[in-house]
Amino acid sequence: MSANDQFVSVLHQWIDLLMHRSMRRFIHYARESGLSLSMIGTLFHLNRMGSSGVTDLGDHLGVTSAATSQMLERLVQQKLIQRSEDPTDRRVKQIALTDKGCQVLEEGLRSRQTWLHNLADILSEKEKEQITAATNIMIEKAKQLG
Amino acid sequence: MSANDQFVSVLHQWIDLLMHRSMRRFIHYARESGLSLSMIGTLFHLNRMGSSGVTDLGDHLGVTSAATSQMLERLVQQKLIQRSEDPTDRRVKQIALTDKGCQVLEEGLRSRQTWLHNLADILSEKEKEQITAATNIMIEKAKQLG
DNA sequence: CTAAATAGTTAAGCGGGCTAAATTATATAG
DNA sequence: CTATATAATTTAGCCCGCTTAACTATTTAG
Repeated sequence: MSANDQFVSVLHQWIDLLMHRSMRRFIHYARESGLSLSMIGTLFHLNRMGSSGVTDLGDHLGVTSAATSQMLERLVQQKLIQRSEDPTDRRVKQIALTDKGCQVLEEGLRSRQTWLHNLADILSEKEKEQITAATNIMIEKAKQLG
Repeated sequence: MSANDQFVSVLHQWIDLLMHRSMRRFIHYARESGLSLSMIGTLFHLNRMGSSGVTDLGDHLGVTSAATSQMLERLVQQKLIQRSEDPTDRRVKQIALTDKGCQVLEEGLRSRQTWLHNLADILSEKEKEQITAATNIMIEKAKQLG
């Protein structure tokens, strides 16, 4: 097994483990909140990219503007997002997360945080330093991949 | 910032990055395949846990057996799973992935693999070793957390 | 053997989420 | 100014996924 293959294999295992932990929680969370895949994708996108137009969001999801508009209307009703007119082009509506929308996303991350703290507690100081250093390298390089 | 907080923060960043990469792909993949959240959850569960009964799968998703039964019927029609009678209790149906079902899951993982190889290519041998060692520690300790 | 419990399916009904097509409002090209 | 293009919404219609309730088949308790 080449050094690359070994690297990929180990990372794969780690990501599987993370995904398995995240996926069930994620699916449950979505169901309880009454959020669809599209809604979740939209909230994540807004959190990451900032406010966006309706068509942009639809393209990102791969659905029509009509579908997007309807889905956004439901998110507005749930007070998770807000619409406002783009002053530079009054045809476009700027969609942004409300405070409540941000909170909902943060809650989704909280149990991960708990888990990470539990993990930190059973690692030695030396191990934590080693992992932090290695992870920083990956973050740096991953950003280069765009 | 304590050593723990720094560790958690860096890992958080890394997981965010992974999740962002995975989530969009995942949502697109699901939409293209016509798979719902429940179907995906079921396929993952079967892949990880092996064949299961209808009620088990429903409990896992948090929906009724009726809903599960209908959803499974659609997965059977797509030839992603198969039903068979449990010989020890003929009331229960054993649900298992078909070969096609396994393939579908593997395809979902393939683009991640590609990305990891790209990442490997821009890391030095020393860095790869460092990351592999650190990740192995996390995998080991994470398993202890159950 | 009978009664109750359990596993799964089926049917009816409700609402979600998608599309295509029509509509409204605004911006841009000639 | 007029014609065309673009951004978003509304409407009608379809299918999906969920629930409850009724039903079938099988197992278990007494």
